Amino acid sequence: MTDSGLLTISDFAKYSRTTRDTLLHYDRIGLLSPVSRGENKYRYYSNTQLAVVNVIRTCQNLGMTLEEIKSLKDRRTPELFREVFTHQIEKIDKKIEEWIRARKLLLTLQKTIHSVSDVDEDKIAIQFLPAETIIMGEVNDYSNGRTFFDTLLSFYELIGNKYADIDLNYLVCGIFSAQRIKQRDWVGADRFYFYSSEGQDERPAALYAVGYMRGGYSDQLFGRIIDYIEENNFEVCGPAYEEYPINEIFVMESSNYLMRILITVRDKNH
Amino acid sequence: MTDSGLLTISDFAKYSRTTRDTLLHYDRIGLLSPVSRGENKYRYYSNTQLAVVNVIRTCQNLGMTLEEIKSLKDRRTPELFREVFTHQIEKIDKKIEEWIRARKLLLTLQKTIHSVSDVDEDKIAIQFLPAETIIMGEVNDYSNGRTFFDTLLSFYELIGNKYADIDLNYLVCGIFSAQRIKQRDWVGADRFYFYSSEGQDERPAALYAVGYMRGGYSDQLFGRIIDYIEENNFEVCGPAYEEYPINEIFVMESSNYLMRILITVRDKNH
DNA sequence: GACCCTCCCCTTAGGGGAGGGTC
DNA sequence: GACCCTCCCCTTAGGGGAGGGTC
Repeated sequence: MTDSGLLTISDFAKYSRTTRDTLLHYDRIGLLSPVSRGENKYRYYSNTQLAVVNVIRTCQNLGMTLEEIKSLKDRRTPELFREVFTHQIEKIDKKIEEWIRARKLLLTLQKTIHSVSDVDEDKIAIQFLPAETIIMGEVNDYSNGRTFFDTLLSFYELIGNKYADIDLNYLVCGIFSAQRIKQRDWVGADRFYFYSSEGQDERPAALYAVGYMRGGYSDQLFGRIIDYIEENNFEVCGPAYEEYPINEIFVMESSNYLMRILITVRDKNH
Repeated sequence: MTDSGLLTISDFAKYSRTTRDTLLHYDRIGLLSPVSRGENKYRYYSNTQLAVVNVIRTCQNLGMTLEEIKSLKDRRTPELFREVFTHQIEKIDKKIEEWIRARKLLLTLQKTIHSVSDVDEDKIAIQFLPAETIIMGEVNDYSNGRTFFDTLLSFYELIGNKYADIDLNYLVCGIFSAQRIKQRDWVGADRFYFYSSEGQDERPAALYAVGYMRGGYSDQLFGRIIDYIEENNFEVCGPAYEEYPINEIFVMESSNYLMRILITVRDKNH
């Protein structure tokens, strides 16, 4: 430190916990310039300028660009700061909500991966499963030659419009009615859905016949589960759910894809 | 959409809620390339690739760079994703904490600005004030010719080391002992402190003689408050606090700076 | 020897044309 | 006419030298 209480650029960087490069940049763009320059062109900063670095950093943390910060600095009054702070608090609240949502998504995905990490692919089982929150699309329209792809795109559009702030629709599943299952007609789901804690629908708590299959999609699994249901004196009594817990998102080879089908059942003797 | 269920770049952008430019960029860096190219060099994307865009966006929201995402994509397994998710959840928790802290800071600053928005600069008053949480520095060392600036820098260093994650120390205030106030010695604070809800110390709930002064620092205010205390049959019974609620952070002209002094007092007749 | 200066080039994730071909 | 292609230039907030002077 010089006798006058001024700091050289590196000392100033140290005390303000930033870098020399950053200070050079701030000087270049006129955001924070040293209070004086020596005859040797050295930059000298005052200790009161330390606070300014903190203000800049705080504003940056709040998502402002250096240009915006500069503009704020050049017009600053206590009232303006109060306004800006009010604004920023609202922005922070939104950010926090976004992070909380992202966190929920990750937990959902983790749970999904975990739940299928040790499945027995050959065994079909009857299980009571708790309810899960889902987001469900409209009933699919296959009229006028509309294909599976058309209905899928409609679903994406619906989700995009209705849940503009959900970027998470990437485990699309399909629902089939009990009637179609009984008729062994499972080409093209009645509706699409995906798991999300943001949803307003649910896959209800119920008894399900659950089966898995590794390696891409195949009708076989539906048939095998139906056979199992009949052999064990159960009967289909509600929708079936076709899911792809391990898909191209999580693995590279399609031979590792994992399909899962749930069919709502009840005991025939009841 | 083409007959084969493939999408042109603009359609694909629409359904994946991104832009053509972004997709061109992803193709350029090899992050997400179309499943096929026409003889006319047109890009054709499959509908299953829609999910990939969502994964990319989610990873980006989690703070990953496109390079990191690409690397993750090229090595992806369910186990790797579980690890990454666990990591990301921790990161999100930290982010949320940071935002909550920034929010608290803004509220503190807003409160400060508000509390002095209509002060009567000429009037001194005796007021009971509630406790406020502060972060306090060590006792200042003025020995061996150490100046005010030296002690201030020491304070900044202490805060930097002790509260590495607090970037908010920009309303530095000073404390003076009751004894020094009585001796009318108020050059160089005993200790520095600043308001922060993160602090472990406090400016206690107590009766204070409170005075304000507009326009930079001056000893006058201390003297005027002491006189007021004596005239009104109170006496100094604890530390004094010197603060600059409106400083160079909030206003451009030093004539608008606002100083505030609190002196702990009690009724002489008690 | 450690610190300071002024150029000058580089990075991420795209956005915005220009100029020319395709549905 | 609307859409597609390939260059090519631009942005934010600094980081990293090179080459030369100063404490």
